[in-house]
Amino acid sequence: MNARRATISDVARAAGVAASTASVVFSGKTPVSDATRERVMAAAKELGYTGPDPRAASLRRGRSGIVGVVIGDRLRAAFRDPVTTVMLDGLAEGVAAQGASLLLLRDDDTSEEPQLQSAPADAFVLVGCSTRLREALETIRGRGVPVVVVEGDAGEGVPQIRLDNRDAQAVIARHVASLGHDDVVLVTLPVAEGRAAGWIETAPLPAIAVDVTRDRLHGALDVFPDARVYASGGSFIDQGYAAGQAILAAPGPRPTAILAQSDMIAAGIIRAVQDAGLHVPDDVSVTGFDGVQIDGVAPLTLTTMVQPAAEKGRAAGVAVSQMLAGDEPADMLLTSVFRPGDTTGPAPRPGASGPDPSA
Amino acid sequence: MNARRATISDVARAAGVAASTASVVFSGKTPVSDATRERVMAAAKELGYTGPDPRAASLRRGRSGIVGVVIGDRLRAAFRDPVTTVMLDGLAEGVAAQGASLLLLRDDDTSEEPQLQSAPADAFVLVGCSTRLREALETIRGRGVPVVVVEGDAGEGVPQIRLDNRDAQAVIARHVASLGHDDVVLVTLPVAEGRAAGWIETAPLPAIAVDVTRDRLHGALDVFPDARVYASGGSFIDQGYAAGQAILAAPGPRPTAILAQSDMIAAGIIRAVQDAGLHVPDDVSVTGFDGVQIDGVAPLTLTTMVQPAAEKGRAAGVAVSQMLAGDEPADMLLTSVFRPGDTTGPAPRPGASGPDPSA
DNA sequence: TCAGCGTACCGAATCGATTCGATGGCGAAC
DNA sequence: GTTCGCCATCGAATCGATTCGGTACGCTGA
Repeated sequence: MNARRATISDVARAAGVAASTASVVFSGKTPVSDATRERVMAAAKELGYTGPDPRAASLRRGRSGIVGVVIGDRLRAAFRDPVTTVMLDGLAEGVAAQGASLLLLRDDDTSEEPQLQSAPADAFVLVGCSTRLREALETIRGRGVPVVVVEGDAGEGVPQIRLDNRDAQAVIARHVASLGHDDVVLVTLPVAEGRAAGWIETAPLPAIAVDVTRDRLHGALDVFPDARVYASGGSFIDQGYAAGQAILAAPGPRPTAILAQSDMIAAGIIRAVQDAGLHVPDDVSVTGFDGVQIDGVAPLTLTTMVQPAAEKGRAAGVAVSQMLAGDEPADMLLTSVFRPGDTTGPAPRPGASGPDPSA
Repeated sequence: MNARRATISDVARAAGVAASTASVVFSGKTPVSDATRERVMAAAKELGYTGPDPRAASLRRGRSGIVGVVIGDRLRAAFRDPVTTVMLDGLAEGVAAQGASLLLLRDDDTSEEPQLQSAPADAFVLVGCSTRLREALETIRGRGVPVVVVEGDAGEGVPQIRLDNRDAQAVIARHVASLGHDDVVLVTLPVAEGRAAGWIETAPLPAIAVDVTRDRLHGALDVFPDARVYASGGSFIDQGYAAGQAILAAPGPRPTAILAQSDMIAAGIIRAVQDAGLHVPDDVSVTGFDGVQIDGVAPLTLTTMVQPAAEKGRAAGVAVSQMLAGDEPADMLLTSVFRPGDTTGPAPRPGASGPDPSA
């Protein structure tokens, strides 16, 4: 009814106490007698006051209880990526433990990113660290707000939550090598923002802006230095399918194994292989990375590296808490574990097209 | 270096102007001479001042530029649902148009939802309207903050963004009926929070707490009043698979068509049908709802109703803008369109197991 | 009886910016 | 030359809550 909403001073006046007393009734930071508490509560109810204005409280306290998370320019892309969503879920859980919630920010370059400037966040989490995100990072550091970076190198002073991408990719590559494969193709995540898919040179290896892509590629090249490399356009099944088609259509001998940098890509590749009338793993072995639930592969089980995606988010949440508490959290390196599946098998004998009968 | 960060007063003092003048230099709300602007900017740079503190600004303005979106208790569940993610993306786009961003809130009942109380949001968007969300709604309305509800009935005064669920489901049901089917099973979305899957009675129809489920069910029953109804436990492929298995294992004649309330469920059902050695659509026709990209169905194309999920989010964003501008936006009803696929076909003749040769 | 002490409450300062009416100066018009 | 009006700038009030040093009061112990 009233044009203006009641403030805590109104409540205090109605209850016959000082505003400071009414404040502690709500915050509970100082003991208050039961009688006073009740009077204040009654007055609040009477006036329709439901609690302190978060805006005023956050100004005074210097904390808003908000953690900004900067993801790609398009939320949908982040949402479509199962690893990101699981990570976000873990992050939400991590920051919720300290009573904070997540503010979704897109690093939209068109709008001059005023969001990053004007978002009342206590800290920020950057996911990935593309060139675009580096600008975001500058903006945030300029504000003097804590930042944590997940899966990306942000320079000194910014705690990182990283995965053992290189080692993990080497682990699965060695598994493939141990099965006798030596003619393999690597399919990477995008090498740069919005770059089209296609074969890339390995000698010399071009600069790769995306950390994850680079590290996993290096891990695979550690084992298969001569492998051909195809960069996919994104971590989606259809992109993997396209990559698979391109690889099978390429001149020269067909690879006996294809190592993808994500499960989604692997799923697409498997389908492309099957659609070409070939069998996985008898004709071609395929590996993934991430260990997420993918619907397109069944009844096969993808051989992959399972990364602790939720743990990644939770760790970021913890790091944020620590920074807000004034500590400087150490970098964190999470490890992936090998999960054998039935999409890898012994390398076929040259000329043979079925499973190796001697195996 | 300095313990305390510079404020706009510091900048103003350094530039030799009043704080109010420095303020307008940053906000641009009042013309300022170029000379003054430059002096202020120089002083700001000198002091490392990167712009007004969002907390203070939002207190004074009464706006924080934040729209809270309340989704399920578990972000992951919302993220796994393709319709929700697309809707969120549309919503993000809608609110970004007015310079706001999204604050993710879980309606966690365990923590007494202090987030809803203390989140500095200008408005809220509720997604779905389960019993749990009704409490959230009460909390928010108590704060006197605008609310918009997507896909749920929230009572008078709360603008709704709805889908023509009943009509749309009737449309696709009529399509199935026109193909000669009369023994159909309906598979619904969950009928209540955390309710286990299973057959439900239709005479009398039990109270269904979830609006979407109820409305779509009514639409199907409008066409097939005698259909059996199986409530799934969630809109996921594995839940659909389980539902499919349960339906095929049920005593009595096998239905010739199964109408699912979501594409995910439909995809699971299709796989269950195929795993049982049957063919879609020759033995069993299957329909979905939502029109999202599902990976598990290829090479088939699902017959479904395509709902404008992104548009739903965008409409919610627009409604929020209007409410913030003081208007009371009208409810909005979005319509789905029928998309024929090849998962529906003529009803098989009793006893025949292949496609109807006379068709 | 009075010093000593703990509890509950009060007042005032403060967080950092924005807004708006007031003011001063300067050019144009009569 | 004086007045009018406009534009840039200033000052003070304000947004709503929190915090902290201080005070009053009641109780215990010598």
